[in-house]
Amino acid sequence: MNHKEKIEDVKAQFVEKITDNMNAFGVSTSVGRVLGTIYMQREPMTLDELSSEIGMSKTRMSQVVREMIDMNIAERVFKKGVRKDLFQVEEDYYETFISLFTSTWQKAVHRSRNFEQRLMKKLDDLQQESDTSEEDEQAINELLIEVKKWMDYYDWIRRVTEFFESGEIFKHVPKNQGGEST
Amino acid sequence: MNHKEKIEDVKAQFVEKITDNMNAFGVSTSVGRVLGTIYMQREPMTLDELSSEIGMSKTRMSQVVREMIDMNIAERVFKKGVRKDLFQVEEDYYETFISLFTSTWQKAVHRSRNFEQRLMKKLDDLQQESDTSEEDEQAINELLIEVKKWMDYYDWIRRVTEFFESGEIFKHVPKNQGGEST
DNA sequence: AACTTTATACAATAAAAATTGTATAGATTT
DNA sequence: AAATCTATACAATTTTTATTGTATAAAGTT
Repeated sequence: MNHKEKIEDVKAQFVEKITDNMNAFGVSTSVGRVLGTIYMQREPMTLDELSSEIGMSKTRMSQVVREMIDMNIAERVFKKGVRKDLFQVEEDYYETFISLFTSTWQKAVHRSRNFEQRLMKKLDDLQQESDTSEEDEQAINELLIEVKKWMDYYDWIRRVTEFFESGEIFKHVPKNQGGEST
Repeated sequence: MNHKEKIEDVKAQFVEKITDNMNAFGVSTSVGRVLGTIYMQREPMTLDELSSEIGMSKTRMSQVVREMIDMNIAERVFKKGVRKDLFQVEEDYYETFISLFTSTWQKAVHRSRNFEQRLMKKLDDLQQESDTSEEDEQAINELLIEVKKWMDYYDWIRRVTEFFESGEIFKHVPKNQGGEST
């Protein structure tokens, strides 16, 4: 291997590491690879470029970037004179982490709202009914308490996402604690 | 539906909600369902009980609980006179969240260590070689900076997991902010 | 020591997710 | 408005993951 090849090899390994990082979020490998590829390129890329660079169909690239936009870790950018769509990714590791974390959980929080209301209503109705046995009564109460606990938990999650999104986290867990190492 | 059935129905929906919550962590649906089932039972359960309750093979239950133990969200418990293994889950939603969060990321941190060292060495070697062009030289430097940034980022992740694991997070995002709601 | 009971290894199957190729609609250019 | 280029919808395929059934080893019981 000559120098150029070795350098390319290191870059490729970096992309794979970024992919692994994304996997920890439960995101598919291809999403990670696209993010890593654009990140390493340091320039927005088109679907065709991604397709040839990664060796995957353009169709798939289209699907992947849309997933990414949905997760808040990529965006379409405009460049004068370029007709193809250009896609850029966040350059800051921390921001990417936070975007993924918050978008995942905020979606879950949203889904939880419907659930909570629906269940709460069911339990209230159930409690109104007259001919409930002592035993059932108690089961209902336990479930009501459980729903309440669940709601508190999800509200906590919501506040945790805000804690990250607002940058508050960095006041307590600062970015570079160790300073420059060798 | 009579009362008992309605109550069972609410419980089942709760289990499904817990499953959805687990999905947000990128864990499989079955893991979520097992956790939800044991949680709702409020008692440790055996593989056979899980199997019949969830309607899945005992083999699969065995696989799932081992995954869960690996992720730190379940444990084997001993009960005098009971030969079958009993599995219990954490009863505190917050603790479960933290266990999943930290175990996922601490594994990633661990994998990253090898990567960092390997890449750092490669780049150092490459830099030693004599006949590098100006251009290559610069590419290598950029990559060295990148590895450094990566290491800082992963150290941050490690510290974030500690921030959660130690309970420090609750000082800044307390458990029940709203107090009792209706 | 023979007999049960239990958990899991392993291979086979089923189900789900990722990926591709073709077709098409919506732009842009000529 | 015809021709060209682009992204994506959709169906088909491949690959991966989840799930099961059978076989077996390890532990417990008689």
